[in-house]
Parts: sequence; structure tokens; C-alpha cells
Amino acid sequence: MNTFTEENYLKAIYHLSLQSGSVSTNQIAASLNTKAASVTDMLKKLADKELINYTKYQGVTLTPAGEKIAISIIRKHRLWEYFLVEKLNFKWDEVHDVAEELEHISSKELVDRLDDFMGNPKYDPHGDPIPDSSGKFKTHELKPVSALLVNESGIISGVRDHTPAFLQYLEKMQLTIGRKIKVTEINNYDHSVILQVEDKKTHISREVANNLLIAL
Amino acid sequence: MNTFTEENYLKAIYHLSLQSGSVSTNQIAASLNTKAASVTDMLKKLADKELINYTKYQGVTLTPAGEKIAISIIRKHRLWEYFLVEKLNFKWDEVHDVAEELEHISSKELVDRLDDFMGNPKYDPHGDPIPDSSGKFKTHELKPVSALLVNESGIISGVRDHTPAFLQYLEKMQLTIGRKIKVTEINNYDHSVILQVEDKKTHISREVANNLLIAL
DNA sequence: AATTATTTTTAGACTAATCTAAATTTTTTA
DNA sequence: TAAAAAATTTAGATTAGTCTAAAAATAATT
Repeated sequence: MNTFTEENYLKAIYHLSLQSGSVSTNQIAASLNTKAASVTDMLKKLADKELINYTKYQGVTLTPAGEKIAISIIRKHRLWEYFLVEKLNFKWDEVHDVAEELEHISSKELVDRLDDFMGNPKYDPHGDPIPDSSGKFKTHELKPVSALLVNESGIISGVRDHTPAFLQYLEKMQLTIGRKIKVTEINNYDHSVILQVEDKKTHISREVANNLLIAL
Repeated sequence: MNTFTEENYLKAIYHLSLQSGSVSTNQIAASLNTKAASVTDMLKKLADKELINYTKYQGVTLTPAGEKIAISIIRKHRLWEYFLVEKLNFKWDEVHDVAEELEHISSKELVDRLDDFMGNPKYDPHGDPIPDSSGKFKTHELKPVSALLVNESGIISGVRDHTPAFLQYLEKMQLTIGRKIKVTEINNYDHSVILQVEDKKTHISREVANNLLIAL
């Protein structure tokens, strides 16, 4: 088995890889709030265990074994988030930290049973896909609201920013997963957007429009 | 906050205290599968944090602060066991190790909501009482089946041995929590006991009778 | 009460994860 | 392409938890 710390490194590398391919020491350090020197030490250890491909100064990628572990942690994280929101009535902005702890519970049996108990959900409360027991999941194609033109519409299906502040703002604006929205106007000075949400209009900034994702 | 290890020491000391009052270094070492030297080191640390009363060579007791933590860990352990059995269909002999991990999840909010979600159960799957949110719980008076005389009866309400082997044996014999039993015969050579359980008779050894607890 | 046996503590060492500061390598830029 | 800047690694320490072996204290027994 791996330590919590090793799991957190693998997860961080996985998430960073999705954007940059190969991941740098500093990227990992920033993402884990630690120092580059600490990262280097851990990279050596993970390389020894053949969970990452690492050559000095060249950045890292996950090996298949490392990716498998990363995905299993993400599966646990997202299933627990779903549980917290759907069964224990947590709000979607309150679950992250608790799920960060729960994701390290090792029992595969537990996670698979939890999955069944909840009816095998496909997406977590933030719209992120939940890997199945074998690690497979859909990478759905989402795009930011800011990519829509006037009169185009879509269904809110994810967020690019998971911070409580952003999630609380969306909640207040009723911009939650599953809602249908339509762009009625785009301000071409500040790129802010006016949306038709159900029966009322909502004005959001460019930044919010960039971080709110929709499926067409 | 405290580390997992500290929590495990406090829990062990709590359980051992119930029987012996003051707890010795060797008792703790045996209970945690560690060495006496390691225990001494940890006792110093816990004493520094004022979670235990410790004087060299004299054994330890928990301070009120230490006891509060121990009980909160036990609350979590038992609630998770209840969850695993009642919601996720684990068997009562399968839950201990998973609960040993889950009990260290720190969020009090999580535990209290879990408690409510399950309808605030009073006993865990092995019949042990679940402390409430403030740490209070009934210490019910149980006695072993071996203390019953012929023709006396009672309701199975707890076990003194929590090992999977014992629990599986009880399951097989249908000697599970809530069942009513009556002693029909006691063999005065080996002290084995013949029980009436529902509509059939079951023969159990003295050892089993010692570890099976009933409420009158 | 003296000696033996047991228990407990201390001393010193090891691993995992972290850090700061210095050294090295890579990248950028003039 | 050489010098400066940025990124990364190494060296050497630190903390938490553990261990073995030896020393010290307590308990048991003759």
C-alpha cells in the first residue's frame, strides 16, 4: 500500500497532466502547497516504485500503475462527495475537505458497495465524472459559457473552479448543475454575459462565464 | 488536532481502563502490537499534551480531555460500523478493519449528520452502545450466558470477543443480537450449555457462553 | 531482606516526510 | 551564444513514530 502523501502526489500529478502533459516539480509544489525540494524527494520515491516516469530536470508523467492509483483515489473522492451531498445533505461547497480525507480509506469493497448503494452515479455534485469500479469514465465535452454566442443555449454541467466562494456564488445565482441557460446578450466592452435562466435574467462577469461549463 | 497514532493510543487506554483502572505500558504495547519502548515515548507526548496522567513506572489514566477524544473516536467507530452493516450490507464480522480507518476522519459535522441519517442508533452491530454527539451513552448491564442458571432466559445483546472467527461462529449458530435464548441444560463436567434458540436447541462450549452477553 | 524476575525507561539508531540554503542544470534573453 | 534568471536538485537538519539493546526501577520469591 501507499501512504496518504504518495496518493496525494499521484492525484496532483494526474490532474496537472490533463492540461500540460508532462508535469514540472514547481507545478506539483504549488498544487500541494509544499516546497520544490520536498517534491524532488517524493518523485524519487515514486519513480523507485515505478508509479511515475521521472528523469531529473525533465518533469514527470504517470506510469499505467500510477495512473490506476490516481484514478482510484479520484473515484473515491467523487463518490464520497456524491454521498455527502445526496445522502447527508451537505452543500456542494462544503464537501471537498471531508472528501479529501475519505478518499484515502483503502477498502475497495467499501467504495464499490457505496457506489451500488447510491445507484452508481455517473457524475459528482460538481459535474465531474465518477470512474467506475474498473477505472473507466466518460470525459464529457464541456465548454465554458463564455464560448457561447448570443441566442445559443446549453445545460449547466460542470465548473472549472471548485472553490467554495465560486460555488456559493453560483448557488446564490441559481446557476446549478442541470439548469438550462440561454445567452441573451454579450457586453462587448467587458465581455460580461446576460443569461436567461428558467424564467429570469442573470448578469454574470466574463470570469464567471469562463468558469461555468455547459453541455450543448 | 491529533495524529491517528495518538488517537489509537487514547482509544486503547480507554478500553483497557474499563477493566483495570490504571493501565500499564505492557498492556498498551500488547493491545497495539507495538513495543514497550515505543509506548513509553508516546506516553510522554500524550502527557505533555495533558491527555493522560502519567508518572514513570506507575501506569496511566486518561484526563477528561483525553477521555473526550477517546469517546469521540469510539463514537465514530461504532457509527461507521452501523452504517456499513445497515446501509452497505456488510456482515458484522467484516466491518472492524474498515471502521478502524473511518474512525479517524475528523469532521464532527460528518459524524453528526451520519448519525441523523441513520436515525440515531443506540447500539452498533455488535451490541456496543454508541455515544451521542455530546459523548454520553448508556453502559448497559450485560452478563455472559455462562452466568445463567438452567431455565433462565435472556436476549442476546452483546459479545465479549469481537474477532471475525467468533462472530462468524455465532452467525452460523444463529446466535445474533436480539435473539431470545433460554438455558435448558448445563453440563457440569465441561460447563458447556444447551440453549433453546427460537424453536431449536443449540449446544455451545463454556468459552462461547463466556463471550456471549445477554440482557435479562 | 536479599536475590531473582519482570516491567519499564533510556540511549541510540532508522524511515518517512518535510524544510532551508547552497549547488547545479535548464531556459531565457539580451 | 554568453550571461542572467528561473527551475530543479542536493546536502544537511528536523519531527513523528518506531525499533533493539542496555540500564533502571518495581515486584515477586525464596
